[in-house]
Amino acid sequence: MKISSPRGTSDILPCHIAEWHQLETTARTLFKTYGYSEIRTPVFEDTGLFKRSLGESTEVVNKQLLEIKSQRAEGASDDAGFALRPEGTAPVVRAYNQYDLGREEFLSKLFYMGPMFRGERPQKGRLREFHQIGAEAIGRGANHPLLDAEIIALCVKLLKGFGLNDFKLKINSLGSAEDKKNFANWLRAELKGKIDHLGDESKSQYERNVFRLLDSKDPACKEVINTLEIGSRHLSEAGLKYFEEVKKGLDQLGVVYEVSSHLVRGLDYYTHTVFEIAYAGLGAQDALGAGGRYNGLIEQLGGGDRRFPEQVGAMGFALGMERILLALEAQGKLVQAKRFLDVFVVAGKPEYETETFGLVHELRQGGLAADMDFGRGRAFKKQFEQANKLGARFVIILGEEELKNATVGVKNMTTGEQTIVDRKKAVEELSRQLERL
RNA sequence: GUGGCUGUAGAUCAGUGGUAGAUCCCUUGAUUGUGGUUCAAGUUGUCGCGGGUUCAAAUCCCGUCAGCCACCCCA
Repeated sequence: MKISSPRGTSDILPCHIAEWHQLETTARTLFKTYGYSEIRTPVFEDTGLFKRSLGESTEVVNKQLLEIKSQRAEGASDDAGFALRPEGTAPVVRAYNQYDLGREEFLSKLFYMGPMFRGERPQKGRLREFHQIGAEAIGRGANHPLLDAEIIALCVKLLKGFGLNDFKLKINSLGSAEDKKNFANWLRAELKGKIDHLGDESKSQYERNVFRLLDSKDPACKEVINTLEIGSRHLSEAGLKYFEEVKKGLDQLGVVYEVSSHLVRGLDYYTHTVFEIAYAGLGAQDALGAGGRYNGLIEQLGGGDRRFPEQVGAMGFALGMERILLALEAQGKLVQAKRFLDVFVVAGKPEYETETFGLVHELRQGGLAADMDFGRGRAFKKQFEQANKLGARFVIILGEEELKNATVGVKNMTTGEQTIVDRKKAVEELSRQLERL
């Protein structure tokens, strides 16, 4: 019985790895120019971390957390034991607090990339193990609307850096924690009695998380929502002013956005600015990335600093790598990476294998990507076929004539040109020829 | 978690009750030591898994698992 990879997981095979490297190196380079440093946190954390940060009632915590049950002692509380991380923000904040990073830095700019896990039913753009690139700016210095603008701009710039076009940025502000509470109450009051005919799902959303109704896909629900005049009525004066500053910052950076009062986020910790970037060609899972401000989370997780009365602020985002690759594919931007080899050494006869082996070693010592055919004693012709398949730019021929004269044949596989080179100068000569290409 | 569609060779798929197929890939060959193109030949299978109906099942029925798409959720 063949064993295959678990549901909702996938292998990244060698033929696709170049695409991943491209995303990773582009991201690393860009993060550097914005002053972000990489942080790596464990793939699993105490279950309680996610329950406390994301919100007990959220779907992610309720149904999608992949817990490591064997590690939980019998009779222990639900918060005991471990869970695979479903997102990156909570672990980063945990680390920020644990090492008291705010003590050294007024503003900590951190980025991460790696696997996340959610026990969802797999679908296009939705896996149980998926990969995110994310950034978080945390600290007393993070309480500034221009930082919101900068982070959103960085997120957009990353996507453009990957080669993506035609994505859409939506922004909104949820206001302070208090604004959020007031807004929820107002929404419940407004919608009371109006959604009863919509079915159980809407009713349960009404109870669980009223905000969800705002971006519902159900046409009947949309109709009800559209009768509401939301605008910015849910924001306090300070919240409104903050949002205005964010928008001004975005304008200054030339970032194109759309304000949508229906944009909400599924995780409890978001306050003030939230944003989402979507690409229409992806089907139902169209969000390439999303993020927002989460000022309350640091203190909620036991952080903050009594010596400094100002609140520690935080803002961040995450991008879904698989979704970015899907979008790039949809836009025809994924080019199959060709196999690559500097030189393939062909042995004239099986007996020359030892000699060939030695030459390959010398070539590699000289910094060249070199290879040969092992142990099969295959015909000349077959070895050339193999060289071709491996994408060899040159072939070195080690045959009877060459061995006798202490030379090697060097063939340029693009032009077909072939020269005789002194055996001792083979590495040197080949390096020179490769440099010329 | 709910619904719909689909599981046949390494890959993409045809085959609707009667001997398991195509194309690509792969292997070999087209006069002794030269690749890419072409031509010829060859190998590939618990027909996802388990049960049932039938003289006979890849094909019909039930269950199960997996994939895809949508809902939900979200990156």
